[in-house]
Amino acid sequence: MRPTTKDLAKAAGVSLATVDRVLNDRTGVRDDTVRRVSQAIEKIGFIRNISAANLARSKSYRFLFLLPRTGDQFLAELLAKISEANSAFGSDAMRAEVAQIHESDPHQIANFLETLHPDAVDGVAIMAPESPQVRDAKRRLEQRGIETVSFISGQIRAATDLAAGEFIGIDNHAAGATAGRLMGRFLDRQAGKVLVIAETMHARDSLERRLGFDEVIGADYPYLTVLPSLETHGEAERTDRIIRATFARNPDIAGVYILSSEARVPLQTVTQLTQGGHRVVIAHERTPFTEAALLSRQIDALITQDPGHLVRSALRILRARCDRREVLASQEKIRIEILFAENL
Amino acid sequence: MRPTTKDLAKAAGVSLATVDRVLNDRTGVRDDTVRRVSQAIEKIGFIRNISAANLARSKSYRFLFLLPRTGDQFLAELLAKISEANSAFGSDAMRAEVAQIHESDPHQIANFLETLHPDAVDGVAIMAPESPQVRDAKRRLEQRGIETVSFISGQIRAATDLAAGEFIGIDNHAAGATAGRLMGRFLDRQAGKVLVIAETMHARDSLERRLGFDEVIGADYPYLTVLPSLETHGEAERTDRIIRATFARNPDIAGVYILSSEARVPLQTVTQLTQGGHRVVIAHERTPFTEAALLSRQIDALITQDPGHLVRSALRILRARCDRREVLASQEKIRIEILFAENL
DNA sequence: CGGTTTTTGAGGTACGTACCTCAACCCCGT
DNA sequence: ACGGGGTTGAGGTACGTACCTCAAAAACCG
Repeated sequence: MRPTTKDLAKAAGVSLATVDRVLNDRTGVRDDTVRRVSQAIEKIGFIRNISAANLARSKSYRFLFLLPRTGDQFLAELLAKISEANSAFGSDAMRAEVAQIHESDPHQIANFLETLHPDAVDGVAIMAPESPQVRDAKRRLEQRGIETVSFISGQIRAATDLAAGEFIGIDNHAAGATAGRLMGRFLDRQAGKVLVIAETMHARDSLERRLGFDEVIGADYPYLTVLPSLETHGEAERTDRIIRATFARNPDIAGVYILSSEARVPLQTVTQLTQGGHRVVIAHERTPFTEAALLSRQIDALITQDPGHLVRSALRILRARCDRREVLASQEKIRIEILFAENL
Repeated sequence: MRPTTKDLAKAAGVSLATVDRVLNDRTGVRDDTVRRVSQAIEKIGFIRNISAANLARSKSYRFLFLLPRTGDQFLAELLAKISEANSAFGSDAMRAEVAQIHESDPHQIANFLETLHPDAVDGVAIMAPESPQVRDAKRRLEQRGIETVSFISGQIRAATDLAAGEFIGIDNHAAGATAGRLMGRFLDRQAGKVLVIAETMHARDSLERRLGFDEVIGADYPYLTVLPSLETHGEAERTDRIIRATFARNPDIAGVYILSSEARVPLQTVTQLTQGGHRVVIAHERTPFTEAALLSRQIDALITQDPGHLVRSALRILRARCDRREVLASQEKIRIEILFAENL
């Protein structure tokens, strides 16, 4: 049997009331007594029964995902996984909600974050480009006692942030490098140009992916030339036009790397331009569309992160923070997955 | 607020006692009343608070991993993850234990399983080659009220078993196919022989991997010849000898696929024989050794399954079975991961 | 119809923790 | 020695569910 507060009280030579005071950081306990209780905790290996605690305080956790408002299929996957997580964690006293805001406007995001109140929300997973406004808003949220994490596209300050669960998502530099490795190996000894297509190169994740990609190609595949990134800005007509123009200027494009999560429009154009030919296409994120493209060999490989894992990881990390608990780092590390038709 | 048993009683027009009788399948309730309560459950969306229930019955779950007794590094990883899971799920009223048995002896495994008593164990994850004895023992365990799952190397009866959480592990046919795809693409247009090294081809997982591998190579890379599988039987000296012999007979070996989880010994020999040359080597499972080999380019790609995920998935599935709950299928699907130096 | 059996209700205790109140205690300075 | 503050203990209630007992009510049988 695991020791209870009663056992702890006995072991520390104090009353249940004092144990409660120490465990819940209440005032009016002498330092000396606190120390005695802490030592007893170590000694008997007391672990607070969080289920019972939550039951007693009839606490349930409310978490919020702050997401952009695009029509992106990857985003749709995320939304689906959030509602899935809601039913799965249903018996776990926690609920996840979603708020969508135009990501282009950092002020609006910051303003929204200011409206959140600790009584209504315990934690927020924020998927938004880094900006001073958002960073400040995050800091103020934390001061108000609302936990926050950067979700997928936020800022990583340092590698340790990843370990500490500050940031939930893949290491985009490594993802780009992985794409580069695949491109290089799949284009084995075949010289040519590589086209890189992004939604925008203003986002940090795009930059990092491009950087990782270039590093690998530059170091190990010097006979490949990576063209400047094309930016689609999410506009279908423009995307089609600039890709066609680039192909016209560069007849020796051997590979295409689509590094934004919306592969749909660029891929359609690329496929049309590749009729019969043989080009290596690498894209990001698994969606119904990219999955089908992989199976029909329009895409050679997908670099993905599991949206279900992202969502659950965010919830587990926020939850652990609320409980002032450690998370299991290895479980929360989001893997850079490589998908072929064979391991879908 | 989520509805409680009290709300349920009111909604069904019965007493708390009757609600309790229905919820816990006790006898002495008219069918008609059971129906009324069930309808009320649907109507108000009652979900039993499992934490509170476990608290009340002071139940804690005890699960057992039945593992082979090899010195395998992959097994060591599993053991580490089991103890890790123990601390992570510590506040969750469940404990995982390990029993190791020589996997070669199905009788011993079956006998051991017979000794398990429902009072001491709630569920078992069995990692053992399929055999009639083990299968029968599993069935009897289930009759005694002990949940079971096949772990990593057990038998998959049908594809639906995977979905239902009957089997925890990767689809080995797909894993082999993935290895085949990588081998084919990495050896782009380069004709030659491919060496396949296994511990034994009597295990179902090895057979399936080989099958998947051959299918892809046969279909898409006809200029590659896959040699008959070498069986190491886990003996270092023998392994070294037969690999050297095979290399001597086949100077044009362009690729090596090590499909057993112990890549260490075969890889050492292969590396020695490849001095300076260029061969594509693909192996399975991430261990400190294979990881180092990947970084030092002795291995070109690793096909892996996350041991931490395997362990947690087994525990979650056993737990859900005990609670007669659904599992979240997408969370329990074990991914076939592809590792390069870039996405370690 | 009465008697028997089955079904139901009311109420209690328990699980481990949180949070509250009130009284008792100790220690300090004067 | 006294008052007053800080500190501690004792005991209660609550959370949602399980499990128990006993009595009351209902259904069934001949």
